Amino acid sequence: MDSRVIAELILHLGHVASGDGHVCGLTSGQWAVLRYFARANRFSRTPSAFAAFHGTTRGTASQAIKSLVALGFLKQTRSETDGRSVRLDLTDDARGIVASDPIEALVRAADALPPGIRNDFSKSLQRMLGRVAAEKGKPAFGTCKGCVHFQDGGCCQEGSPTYACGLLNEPLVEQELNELCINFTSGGATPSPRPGIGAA
Amino acid sequence: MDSRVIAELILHLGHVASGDGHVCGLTSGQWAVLRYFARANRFSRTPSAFAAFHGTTRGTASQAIKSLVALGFLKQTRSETDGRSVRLDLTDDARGIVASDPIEALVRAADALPPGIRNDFSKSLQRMLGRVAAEKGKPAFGTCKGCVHFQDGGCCQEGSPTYACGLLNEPLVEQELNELCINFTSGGATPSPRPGIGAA
DNA sequence: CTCCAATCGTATCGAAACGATACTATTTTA
DNA sequence: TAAAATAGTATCGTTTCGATACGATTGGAG
Repeated sequence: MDSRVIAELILHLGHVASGDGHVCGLTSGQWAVLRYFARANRFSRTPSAFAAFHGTTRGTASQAIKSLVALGFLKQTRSETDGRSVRLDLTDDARGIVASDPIEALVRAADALPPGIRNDFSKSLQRMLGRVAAEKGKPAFGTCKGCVHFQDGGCCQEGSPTYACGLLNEPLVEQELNELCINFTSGGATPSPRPGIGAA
Repeated sequence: MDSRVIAELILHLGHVASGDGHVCGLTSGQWAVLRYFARANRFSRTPSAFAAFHGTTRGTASQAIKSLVALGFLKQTRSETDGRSVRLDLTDDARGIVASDPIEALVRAADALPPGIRNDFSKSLQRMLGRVAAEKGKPAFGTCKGCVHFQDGGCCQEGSPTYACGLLNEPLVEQELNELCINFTSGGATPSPRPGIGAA
């Protein structure tokens, strides 16, 4: 009974927060694209990955991206390893308008929560997303934290920690550990390198 | 920084949960209408109230409602006190399909949260909604609980408690205290008549 | 090496949703 | 009593989005 109220709150909150977009002349869908490419890592900044993330078709994703490229908010570069693939990056113009994202009202609201509460709140949201995504058969799209492919090379030998993705055999810099990845697969142990401590 | 992740989680969670609708042949927008009329009290089950709640125009609301009336999920009756107004009620058919609402995945996810967590979680969501709604200039749409117009007539004199809305001068039955109202105005004291026992 | 299936991105088309506008009917106010 | 305000609706045009089809590239099977 109360769970239904929670579910409706989440839906309604998302709806009023995103509004009809139209800030800076961008639609709500275009803001979603921009937000995704701002948070996704370099392996996931492709039209297909966004389509999978957002639960839409590649065609729809492609034309939304095209409009943002035309507006000068995304820059498209062909992949060097795969001739079919392209990678999208935010332009400086795009980084300049993210402060106008209609989502900012939601960000402020989240920021107004008591710090102690906020942590639990975030964890609950993530748990719900994992559950819903699994039920709907969508990829989870997490960060390296908790991903089975994440490899922490130890932090002490050479002075600076070395991270890598075991799936793609690619080294990772620290900043990338917090970016969204389409290849995220849950079930890894905690990302901290302490041996012998398994996940619950 | 973390607040932004929370905001994006809420938006994304709402998006994947509602999906593109199309369960039972209803679109995501039609489900939103049905959900609203299932939760709104008798003063608020009008096209205009839904438009205000959902942040859309009366025209858009009207045609979404019309489609649901045609499908037999809403019944329209003219108001007896105001010849311009109509009231919408869910039909038995509608109550039969609410279990197919795409939001149910979200409900189950909320239900899977630890009970202690869930309460705080719900409160945080409500607090955020109040803040965002105020910032965007939208009505808050709460229940009698915490509404300045709510009048608790005391519960002991005649054996059964008597409630009323001070704005409309209308008596209320207990079930209505949990329904959404367009006239909700925050700022009232806690509704519980029990002296000495405050809500946590 | 060659062919074929799979995948990536995109163009195009049609349906549907939605906002803007205008209109009627009713109520309220001056 | 007349004018303004409000509730609901019809209509039109824009926009968005999914479905489909297509060319280009990759990878694997033979």
